[in-house]
Amino acid sequence: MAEQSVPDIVIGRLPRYLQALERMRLEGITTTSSLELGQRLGISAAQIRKDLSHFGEFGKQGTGYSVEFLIEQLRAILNLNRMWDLALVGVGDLGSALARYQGFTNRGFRIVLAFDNDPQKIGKRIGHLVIEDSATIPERIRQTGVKIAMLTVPAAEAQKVTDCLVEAGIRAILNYAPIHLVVPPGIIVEHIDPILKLQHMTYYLD
Amino acid sequence: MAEQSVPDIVIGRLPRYLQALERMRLEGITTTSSLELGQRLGISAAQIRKDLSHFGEFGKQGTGYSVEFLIEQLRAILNLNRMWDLALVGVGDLGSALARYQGFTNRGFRIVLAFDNDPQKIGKRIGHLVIEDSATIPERIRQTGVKIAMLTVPAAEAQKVTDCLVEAGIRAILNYAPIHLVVPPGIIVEHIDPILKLQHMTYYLD
DNA sequence: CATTGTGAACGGGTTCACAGCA
DNA sequence: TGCTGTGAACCCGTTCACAATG
Repeated sequence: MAEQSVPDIVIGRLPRYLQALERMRLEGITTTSSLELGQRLGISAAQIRKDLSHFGEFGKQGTGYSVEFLIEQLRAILNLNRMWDLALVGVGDLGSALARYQGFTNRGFRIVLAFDNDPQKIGKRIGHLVIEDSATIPERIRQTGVKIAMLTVPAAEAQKVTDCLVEAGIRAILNYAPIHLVVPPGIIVEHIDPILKLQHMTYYLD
Repeated sequence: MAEQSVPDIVIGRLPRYLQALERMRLEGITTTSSLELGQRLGISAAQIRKDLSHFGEFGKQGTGYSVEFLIEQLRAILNLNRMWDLALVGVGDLGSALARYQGFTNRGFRIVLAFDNDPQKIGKRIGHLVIEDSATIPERIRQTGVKIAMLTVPAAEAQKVTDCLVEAGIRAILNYAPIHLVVPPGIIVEHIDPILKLQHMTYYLD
């Protein structure tokens, strides 16, 4: 099965498969099936088999999948067999929490740059990082070659900072600002806004 | 057009419409069209019109939509014409950041309860809240009648705490733990995991 | 015999295109 | 003329069902 343009929605599920499989490995499970994996994730077995079939044949009929092998395959597909450097832009409460978060490292990511435009914060330490002036974003991003940014600035600044990041060579942005970002084709944006999810849920409550 | 079972995916877009409209209002825009709104959100005009048509006829042909009126309609549909109380479970770095976050109030939410099981933290203040013992979740949730919880505990505890919350009467959970939660039918779970989104993006990078 | 991989059938969400109307 | 609301057409992702196989 060729890899020609796998639907994005399929790609989006692979990290969840990977997460569940790594949990299984932790529990000492060495072999699993599409059924078992699906039950853990609330996804149908057929869906999982179909998704995986876009990339190859990873299972054995009658047996299922080797947890270890499937983890390796998914990590390769998702380009996770390396450490990805992140830039953190905006060190308010949320940015600080992300900077201190311990969970990035063993899932393939580490923050190597932190920016803020508040003179009070510039030069201060946050974890092992030194907060740098947002004005230096262009040169520092270029120097370090970081490709992914996490954006935790106020909504009013988000688009301007985004333009700056893109100009500096950033290729993917995880946007925490409550605003839709406009970017050139080829730049990837994912949006995280907890309040949108809360407002989605309240529709069903009364 | 009747309101019989609107697709969930449609409901999920309404908060985004609302957000963009509130931004427009801030900018002094009083009238808009499905085209303009769509361009701001990266959504097609037809999609917006079709989505809104599930709930009524809110526009005027040739003119478009009154920003103010559409905001009111969306707020009513999403049950946002009231303040929703939230319980925060787990006051680590992320939980603390959420507790301090100023953006909830003017979008219809406020945190009224905070729990942790760390004796060091119980009794401490976080913003205007006092951190309470997780052991008291059942009685406190019942007393206060809070219906929505934000879960920011370690993955290992998440399912157990979830069972406790559901038992106590919580009807919706915003889950920050990197694990799929199993809940009874009728309980709403939304999942936020930034690393899943990062891993989604790295597929397209190299 | 359990479970995969997959073509085919299905279903439902999105887009199209246009009548209707201010 | 400009834009809405909507049935119909289209498209695409999910599910079904089964041949293949260790």
